[in-house]
Amino acid sequence: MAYTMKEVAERTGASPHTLRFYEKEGVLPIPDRDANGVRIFNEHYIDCVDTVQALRSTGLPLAEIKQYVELYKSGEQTLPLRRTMLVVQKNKVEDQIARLIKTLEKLNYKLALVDAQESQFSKLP
Amino acid sequence: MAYTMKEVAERTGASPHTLRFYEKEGVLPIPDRDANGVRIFNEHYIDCVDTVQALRSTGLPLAEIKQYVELYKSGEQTLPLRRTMLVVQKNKVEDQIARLIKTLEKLNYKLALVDAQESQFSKLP
DNA sequence: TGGAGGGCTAGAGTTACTCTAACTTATTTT
DNA sequence: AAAATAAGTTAGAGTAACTCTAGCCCTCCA
Repeated sequence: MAYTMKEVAERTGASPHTLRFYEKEGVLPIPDRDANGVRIFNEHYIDCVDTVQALRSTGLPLAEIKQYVELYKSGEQTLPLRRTMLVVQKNKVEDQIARLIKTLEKLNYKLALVDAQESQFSKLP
Repeated sequence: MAYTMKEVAERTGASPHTLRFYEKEGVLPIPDRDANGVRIFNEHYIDCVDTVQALRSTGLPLAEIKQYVELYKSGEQTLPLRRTMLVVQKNKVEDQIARLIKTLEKLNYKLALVDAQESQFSKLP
C-alpha cells in the first residue's frame, strides 16, 4: 500500500525529478515522510499523478492544472466549473487529434515524394 | 508572389517573432530584403514554414529539423537518410494519436463521473 | 566497514518560444 | 505639414516545463 519515489516513477512513467517538481508547483498533494524525511506514497497519489499527466498531455499548463486541483479540493460546489474545464480540454484533445492526423497525411505525402525521387535516382545510368 | 512578414505569419499561423526565431536557428532559409532591410518572402518560403511546422507539431526538436533541412540542402544522396527520418516521425505521430485517444477516453470517464456526482448533488433535499 | 543504491535539497541549464525596448519607415488622418 | 498608426528591424530579457548537477544523508548487504 506504500510506495517509494522510484516505484511511483516507474508506475506513472514520470521521473522522480518531475514528481518533486509537480509537488513543488502545487499540482500534486504533499506526501507523508518517514523518519528520514523520505516521501511515502499511496495508491491515491498514483491516481493524482495519472490525472495530472492526462491533463498535461492535452497541453493544459501546470498553472491551470493547479487551479483545477484547487477547485477539486474545495468541494462539490465547484463541480460545474470543473465539468466545464473538462469539456474544454476534451475539445482541445479532439482538435489535437485532428491536427495530428493532418500531419500524418503530410508525412505520408512527403514519404511518397521521397520514394518517387529515390526510385528515379536508382534508375540513373 | 512576394509576401510581407505579416502575410506569412497569417498564412502559416506562426507569429513574426517565431518566424524570425526559426530563421535565426537555421531551420528556415534566409529571405531576401528590400532597400529598407525588410524581409521579402515568396511562395516557397511558406512551404518551408509549413514543413517545419509539420515536423515541430510531431515534437521533433528544432536541432533535428535543422539537420533535416541541411540534409535536404546537400542533395539527392541524402534521400535514404531523410526517408528514415520521416518514417521515424510517422511512427511517433501514430503513437501520439494513440496516446491522445487514450487521454480522450480518460476525460470522457472523468466527465461521466462528474455528471454522476452532479446529478446526485442536485437530488439533495 | 565500505560501497552500492536510493533519497533529499538548492539551484543551474535547456528548449522553444514569447515578449520588451528602442528604433526606422510607410501610410493615413487631421 | 504634423501627428498618429501600423508594420518592420535588432538585441536581449523572460517564461514554462522540465531536466540535470552537486553535494549531502541514510540504509542495507556482503
